[in-house]
Amino acid sequence: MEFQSIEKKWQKAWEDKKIFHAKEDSKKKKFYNLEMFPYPSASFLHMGHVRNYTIGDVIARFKRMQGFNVLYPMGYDSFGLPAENAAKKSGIHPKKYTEDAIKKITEYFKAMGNSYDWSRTISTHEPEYYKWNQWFFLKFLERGLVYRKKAPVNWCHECKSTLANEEVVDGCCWRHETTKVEQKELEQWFIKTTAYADELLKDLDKLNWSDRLKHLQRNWIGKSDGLLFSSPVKGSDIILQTFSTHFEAFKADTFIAIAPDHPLLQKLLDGVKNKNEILEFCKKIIQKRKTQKEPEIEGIFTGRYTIDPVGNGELPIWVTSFAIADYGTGIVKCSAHDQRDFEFAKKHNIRLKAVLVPQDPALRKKVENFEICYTDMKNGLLTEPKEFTGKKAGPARQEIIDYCAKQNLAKQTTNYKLRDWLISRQRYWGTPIPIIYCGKCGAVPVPEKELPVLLPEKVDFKVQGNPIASATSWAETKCPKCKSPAKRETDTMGGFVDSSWYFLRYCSPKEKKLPFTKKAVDYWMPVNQYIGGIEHAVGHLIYSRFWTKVLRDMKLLNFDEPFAALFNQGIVYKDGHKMSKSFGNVVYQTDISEKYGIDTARVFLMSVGAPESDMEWSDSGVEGAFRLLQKISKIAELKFKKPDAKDDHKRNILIKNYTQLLETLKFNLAIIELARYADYLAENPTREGYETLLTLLSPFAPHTAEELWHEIRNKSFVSVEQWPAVDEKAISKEIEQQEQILEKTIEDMRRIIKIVNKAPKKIYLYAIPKELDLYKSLKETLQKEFSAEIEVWANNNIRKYDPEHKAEKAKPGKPGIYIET
RNA sequence: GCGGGGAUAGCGAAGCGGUCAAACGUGCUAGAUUCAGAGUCUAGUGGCUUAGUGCCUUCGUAGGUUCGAAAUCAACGAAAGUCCUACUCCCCGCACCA
Repeated sequence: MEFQSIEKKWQKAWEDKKIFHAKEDSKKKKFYNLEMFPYPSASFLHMGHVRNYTIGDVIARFKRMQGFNVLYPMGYDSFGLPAENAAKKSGIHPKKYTEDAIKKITEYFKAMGNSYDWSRTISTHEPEYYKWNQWFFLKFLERGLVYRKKAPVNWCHECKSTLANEEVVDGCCWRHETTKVEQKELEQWFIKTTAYADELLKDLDKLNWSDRLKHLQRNWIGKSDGLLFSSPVKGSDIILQTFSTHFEAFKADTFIAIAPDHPLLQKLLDGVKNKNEILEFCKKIIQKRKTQKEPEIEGIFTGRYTIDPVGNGELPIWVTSFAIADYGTGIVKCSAHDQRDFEFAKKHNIRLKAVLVPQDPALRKKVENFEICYTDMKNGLLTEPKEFTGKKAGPARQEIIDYCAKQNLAKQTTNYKLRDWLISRQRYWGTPIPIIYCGKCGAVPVPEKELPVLLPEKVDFKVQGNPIASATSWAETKCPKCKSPAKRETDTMGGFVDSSWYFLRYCSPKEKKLPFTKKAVDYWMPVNQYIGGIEHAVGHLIYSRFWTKVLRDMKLLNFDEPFAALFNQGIVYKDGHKMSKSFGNVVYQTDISEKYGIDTARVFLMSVGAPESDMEWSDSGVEGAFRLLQKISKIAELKFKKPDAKDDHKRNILIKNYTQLLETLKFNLAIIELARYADYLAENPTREGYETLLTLLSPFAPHTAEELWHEIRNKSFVSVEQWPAVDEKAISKEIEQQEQILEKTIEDMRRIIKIVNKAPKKIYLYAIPKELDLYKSLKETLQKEFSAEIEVWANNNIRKYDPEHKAEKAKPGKPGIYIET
């Protein structure tokens, strides 16, 4: 088979003629279609990738043919650890390693035949790109959105670098799934994502994203309203802040729980005689958290008390395993009206107090005797404070907030789980952070006109720690302010900075003076269709949204959200596992393209199920897709006839249904429609029909369609052919009905023949008079179908031949049938 | 615990109020073409039944609720993978979250 030459031929022709190059054109409606750009790995693409990028390409091609001005670029997220690790291992410089990988992967991408505009390609490791990361960093710094802070941060000892919260999965590094992330106290750069927490949450409503994904983000942002209580510690100047969302029964609080890894703990324990024992205990709990999925609830008394601000007296402070340093303030006021607190108190004989009771007196007794824990903050009745005695807790919530505020007992606050974004990485292969440390002036930003701060190329990868630090001549510089000797920041930015705005760069990839041209961005953005895996739900997709909002406030953009619609493709499985090297179940692009051609892979991947659902790879399924393309190819060899009404009907109904299915991304169903029509065309070949078929096929099987398009002597590119319009007038109800009747009749005849179990010599049909002409018109088709002579009679014709009185069975839409053998 | 998605014939997968014994693909069976195979084509693929348009049983399990038809009104009746409720199982997020 010659698919390989066909594929190459058309890929080259498309590129030579630049038919997929996008140009701003204010007269045309734009459509920005984008797949999440990949890290350029030198390994082959497997079917999971092919599926993902095919979905994008089908959309791009379809929209383009529909007359949209389509921007469909591809580029590389080319900073990252693999290149650096390769350098350590084999001595290849990350730059060379990356650029070689880009060359290779670009070849694989091109071999898929996707209609990317390659003239807009970007790679984030190029100074022309990362210069703007630095520029944004400085701008954000000016706006107070970047700051440096000493804080406990996530540390992966495999990466030998810090990680953002979003890069920690199940307590492990996202790149090293079995490596537990440790906490280290380090001075690091942060971006203030929390400044936009509320807006990030609110604007989710605007987006055409899946509920699941929105939910993930909502969860991650984790907004909750509550009260912040400040409790002074007895005999100390420490004030403990506690945060409660279920504060209705605040008069019941009888003890305080603090997280074992809470920063205040050390100070709190000063002067406590069993301090070391307590700290030992804390270590143990922290250790357990790392190793156990659901560690048991444990705690130890600190020997200290708070003086409760709301008049609950002195509350003992306990270190407990269930308090989390990261959530709220890391300290909780505990009471009898929380299941966990209740159980903990009982276990450790801590005093309890009930101020929330059910209506039922018997039940109330049990609650007051602490036999059961009552937590109904909606319907429970309050007994304290006295202003609220007898009131239902739920409706009183707001009043309690007001009450506490008025009495200065607590402050209403909103808490977010979202943390500021830690961007410092102690790695070489990333964007240098444009900061200079001066003994006198402190951390001084590199002046804008000195950007980019180029990544030094001559570094020693064999050293311990960050290789960049070995570039001493680079690191040693002068303070931009006072000109005294100073040192450059040797940390680089995490890769998510690169991917937070790359979609803007595609709009004007060659722009030199700014990260992007405003005019181009105004025209192309926002991305109409973004395609990628759900695993980026809380990382990249939050950062990009944040970045967009900041740029909007900098007046660089005039929209709030970068990705109007987001599509999460399903996963490709084989033998019950996600396709991946570690399972050894990978089917590569080349495995299929060499045997069947890439179009077969594309058609199969699009036909097996809805694009958003997971799918199982099947070798026999591929054969089916291959057969379909073969079948379609063979039609080109047939002699075309002039189309009749039925041909027009069939063709137009196909266009109508098919277009509808593509609009709704039901690619699997669209391919079925196409296959059905191909069967029809094989029997009733018309040029119009075939051209339509090829046009509609071209998004899925672009090379095959292009080749056949030229085989029937067309000169243009079907890839940019106009999408056919539906001629509603050609769609006929009668033809549709006739079709159905024909099918039904054939089915009946077959059944009888099967029962008779002999080849028919002659078949007689007895139609009701009204339908006589209809059946006469079907005669020829039926004769062909059964290769037997057929006679059609009116059922009331007295001269008819009807030895078995089958005419009596005739009904509207159902002829009587007599089969002679 | 919270949330999202599922469960349909051997497998994959449509259908999401009546036209459903359930599209399409794959697998399997039979027939045709062929020395044979591959390929291609045709038919069959829940059960029973009749020279057909019939009946029965099925869409995770168990219950429940109805409306409409090519115009209107009234009455009666019948119909659920499809709607509702509960449950079971599977996948995926988040989670001692105060």
